[in-house]
Amino acid sequence: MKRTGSRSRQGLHLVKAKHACHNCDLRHLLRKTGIEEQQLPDAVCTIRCRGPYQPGDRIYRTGDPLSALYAITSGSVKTEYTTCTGALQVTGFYLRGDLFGVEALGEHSHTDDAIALETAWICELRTAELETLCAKHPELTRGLFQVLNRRARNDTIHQVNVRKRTTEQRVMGFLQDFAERSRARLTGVEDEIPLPMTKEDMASYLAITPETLSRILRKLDDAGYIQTSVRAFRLLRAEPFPGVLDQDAG
Amino acid sequence: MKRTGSRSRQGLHLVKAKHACHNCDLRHLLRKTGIEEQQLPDAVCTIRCRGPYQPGDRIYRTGDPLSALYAITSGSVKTEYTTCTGALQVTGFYLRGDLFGVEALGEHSHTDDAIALETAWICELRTAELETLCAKHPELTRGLFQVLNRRARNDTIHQVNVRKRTTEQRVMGFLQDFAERSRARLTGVEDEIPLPMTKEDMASYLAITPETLSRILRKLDDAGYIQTSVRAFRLLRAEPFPGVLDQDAG
DNA sequence: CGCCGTCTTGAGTGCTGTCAATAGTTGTGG
DNA sequence: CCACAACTATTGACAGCACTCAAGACGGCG
Repeated sequence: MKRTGSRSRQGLHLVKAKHACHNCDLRHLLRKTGIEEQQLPDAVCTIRCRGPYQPGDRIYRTGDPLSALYAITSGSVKTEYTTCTGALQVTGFYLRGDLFGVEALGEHSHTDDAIALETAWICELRTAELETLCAKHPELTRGLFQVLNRRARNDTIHQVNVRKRTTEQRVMGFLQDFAERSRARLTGVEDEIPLPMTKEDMASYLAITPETLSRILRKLDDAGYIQTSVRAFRLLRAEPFPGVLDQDAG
Repeated sequence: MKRTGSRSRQGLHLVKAKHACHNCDLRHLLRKTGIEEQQLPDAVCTIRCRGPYQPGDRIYRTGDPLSALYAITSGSVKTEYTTCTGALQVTGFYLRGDLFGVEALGEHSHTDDAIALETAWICELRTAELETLCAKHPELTRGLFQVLNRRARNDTIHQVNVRKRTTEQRVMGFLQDFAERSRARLTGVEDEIPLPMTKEDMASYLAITPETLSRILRKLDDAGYIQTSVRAFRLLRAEPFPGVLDQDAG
């Protein structure tokens, strides 16, 4: 049994220092939707920044009324889906600048949990105001469609990967993708990429057991594709792991 | 090698008899987005009906510029995603009244193929006009968000199922879902539910091989859960197939 | 220093993919 | 109406891979 959220303080810290937050996160948020900041001068007033969320704290829970979209100022977050039988499935990892919570757009309540992995600061864009903004700025609507569809497409590709790729390739692909996303946020040229999630979370996301993940990481390490550390890794090769099995019809 | 699309005539038949089409499909289209018909009187002029598409005909292809959303007047459609290596993955089956083509919303071109399974008539809602409509009617925007997210959620659940459920449960679940969707469209109380797709398509969608699907269908039949026919089946039980393996933490 | 959670490693089993052959179905043409 | 061909579906034998169960190593924290 996990004691996640034991030191929970979520939502209690409404930060007043808006400027830094806006300058940082509004850009991120809007970059995600493909529009320029100056196109939405009135969007600033809809942003609120919350934190700090401690590891294990929930930003929102399944069933919570949908009140906002979220963007990460600092830290990292995972989203979890709970099946009807109570089993958990990690559905995504989010880093600084990432948008999450969009899974509930169009619905009245959230359908998954968002849990901080590292100490995190989160920006909110309230949905009530979002709707008004969308009506005013069609580009925002289009941008949100894009975010939703990109995510759905990742799911689809993810799903395809389960079948058409070996597990080694899936793990390698995940690490490459994660490295790319991390690098875009890292300051220096550090090639050591931290992994904020546990191996268990990572395994859940990849739809394998922690044991298998451990074995495969070792295999990839032995093969010289990566270098594993405690809670980090180095990417030594950019090409996919060999052993392709999907060379059928086109 | 399949000769699909050999008798292709897609897009050549622009139907002028709009009334029947509108009365039928606009309702469906809007029901999907959760808004009432009379709220969008001007939507009528944006609808065009095309057909007939023969089995194997493509309604759109990967890379085609996004020009419309589609709703099915009659017949059935599958969508296929092509991986970078050329392998195919069926990503969805659509019946009368279903909306498809939303995968490209927010993008400039389609990312999958839509292929008719049975002779089909398709209604188009052109995206150029859709944007204007969305700005005018926030409910439409919300409705489309809902459609997108429901789909994404299905993908997520689908993905969860790959890991947390036995293959028997996945197949049974698919049949139950398909039966429900079909029944909503059937006129009588026929319990024989037609399957418009091949077993190969179905297997691809379920991320298994046709051989495994065949074995599992037989198993479900033997167990008295379903009754398989050539291109149809009967659902004998509504409960999930036993053998759950996800009774962990909650 | 000792506890506990995370991670790793090992042995054995079961399920699904692969390969291959057969049976059934559909559509075409004589 | 029948016969043939092409496609689709089924069934069997075998092997590989990931899951399960179980034990041990590592690391953080009190």
